[in-house]
Amino acid sequence: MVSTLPPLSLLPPSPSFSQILQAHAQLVYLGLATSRAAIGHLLAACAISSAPPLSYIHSVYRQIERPNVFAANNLLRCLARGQSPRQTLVFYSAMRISGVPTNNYTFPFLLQACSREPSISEGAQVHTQVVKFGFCEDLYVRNGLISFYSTCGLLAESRKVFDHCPERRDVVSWNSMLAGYVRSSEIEVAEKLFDRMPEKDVISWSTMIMGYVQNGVLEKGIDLFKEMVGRGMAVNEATLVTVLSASAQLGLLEYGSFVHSIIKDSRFPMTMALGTALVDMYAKCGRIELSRHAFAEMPKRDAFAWNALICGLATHGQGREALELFHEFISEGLRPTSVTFVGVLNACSRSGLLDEGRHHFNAMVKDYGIKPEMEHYGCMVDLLGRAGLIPEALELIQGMSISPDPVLWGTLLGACKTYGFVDLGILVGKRLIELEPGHDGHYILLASIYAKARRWEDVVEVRRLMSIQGTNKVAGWSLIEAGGKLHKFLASGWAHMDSSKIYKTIEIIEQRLAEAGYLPNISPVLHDIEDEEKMQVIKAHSERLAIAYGFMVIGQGSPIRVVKNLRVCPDCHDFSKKVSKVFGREIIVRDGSRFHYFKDGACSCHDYW
DNA sequence: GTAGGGTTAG
Repeated sequence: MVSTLPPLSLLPPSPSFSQILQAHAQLVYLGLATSRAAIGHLLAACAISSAPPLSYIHSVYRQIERPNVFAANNLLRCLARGQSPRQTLVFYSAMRISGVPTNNYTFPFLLQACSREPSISEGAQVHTQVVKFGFCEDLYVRNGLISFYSTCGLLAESRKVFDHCPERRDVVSWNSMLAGYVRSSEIEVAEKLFDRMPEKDVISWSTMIMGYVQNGVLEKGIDLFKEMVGRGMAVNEATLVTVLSASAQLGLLEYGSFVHSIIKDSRFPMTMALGTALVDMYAKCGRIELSRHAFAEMPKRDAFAWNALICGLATHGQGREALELFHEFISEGLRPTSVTFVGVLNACSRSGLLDEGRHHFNAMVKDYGIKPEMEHYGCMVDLLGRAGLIPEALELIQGMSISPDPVLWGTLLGACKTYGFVDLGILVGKRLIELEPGHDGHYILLASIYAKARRWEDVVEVRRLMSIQGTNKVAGWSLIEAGGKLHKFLASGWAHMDSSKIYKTIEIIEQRLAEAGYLPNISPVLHDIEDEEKMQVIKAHSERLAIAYGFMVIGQGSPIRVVKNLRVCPDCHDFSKKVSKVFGREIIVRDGSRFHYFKDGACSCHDYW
């Protein structure tokens, strides 16, 4: 039996393709298959659904004999949201030629297409059309323009439209302007605009939070989220995803878990973006088993989700598991992306799986047609370098289709140092210093190569050069989460309110280590500093401050979790191993590139990092 | 029937 109700009104807010087909069948049955209004509504349903293929949408439209602007606008809307937004403008020209008029609804879709493409010249042409047809005063059209210029980074243009007539603004105008500043990393301007907003909705808040997080001001992002929740505002998926990403980047396990509990308590639907953000958060916070669990709980998984877990396993040194997962991913019939291979190759290099790494690198190019990017070369150079195959690594670099970046040379240099390729190491080190003369790390690496060759005069010379040239030394920091708070330490810092206690604790720890027969190691790199002074410098590395603080505030049964921005230095690595042995305490350090699990005097990285 | 925010990477 066929319903006597108008069929399209039965469609849910976001209809599936099969629901649309059913509605279409009903239209045919009712003899409405060529009705401009009915087909227009069917196209509107297609526009808010994600599934219908464009070929279907075009075929529906073609059934209308003399299309009106309503039907045409809805086709534009479908095209603007589709895979190839450029088609929107192609259709717009055709529609103008065939005599279909435009109205105020037409332009927002055209501008959306130009933002998504993105195409500055075409968007500017649309702007002239807007002027020509006299829609400059329409709020939706104006917002479309603001958003278009904002996404293309043309903030001055965007601002012109925004400022033009202030009484014709609503929260969307403000949000689009805000998003423009955020996207262009003008975070202070964005902050000011946010404070001035007459009305803020969920999107205003999440845009600002996202702005902080994407520009690396992570703590502010978390704080603003706290304020948002504290004000009793409803959060949405985008806010949760963003704040999980901030927790992940900072390694805030407690906070990330708290956000997870909000999701569970509010019975938020587990979407792919949220699930992926959870997988990533647990992996980056050192809980790979919870990451796996979050992955398993996802009702559906796309390549992003798989990539997050593969990459997570790789940073945890679980290379075999990552490869197993990759094979599962392939057998599910999904297409790997270039990021998938970053994870796979990284897994191989972290676990020393030489043949597998070579195999997957070749397969990536041959079987999947993915061009190697800097990251892939980085993994390969690391993999070959670790195996001591320095000549092969060098050959790979020399055969690259893109010009190698400093990080790549740095990886090679690290391998030269480990395997005593002194001459090549010196060449590469000098090259690196030429490329980035302001980067202190390069001088330190070159000095360490000279030190290895016992060329002390050269060590002194490089350090002298560094003191003249080196400027942009990245300040090392370590952080630890305790009592719902974030504690950040800088090397030799005294900013923390418990600093004197922390330095005392370090001394007590050192003393216990000495009693157990451990003498502190000092790297030869610091050769030109007096022994006593060296000891002071190393003692105050941010990582030790964090570990000492961990001893003070983290319960005996729990591991001490530290997140740091730079790589672990050999002295601190050694220190952490000894502490884990003498105090029977697990220490988990996430450094700039991987995890170190210190337990019983050993580290999960097997001392190669 | 219109516009704005989100996840993966050495």
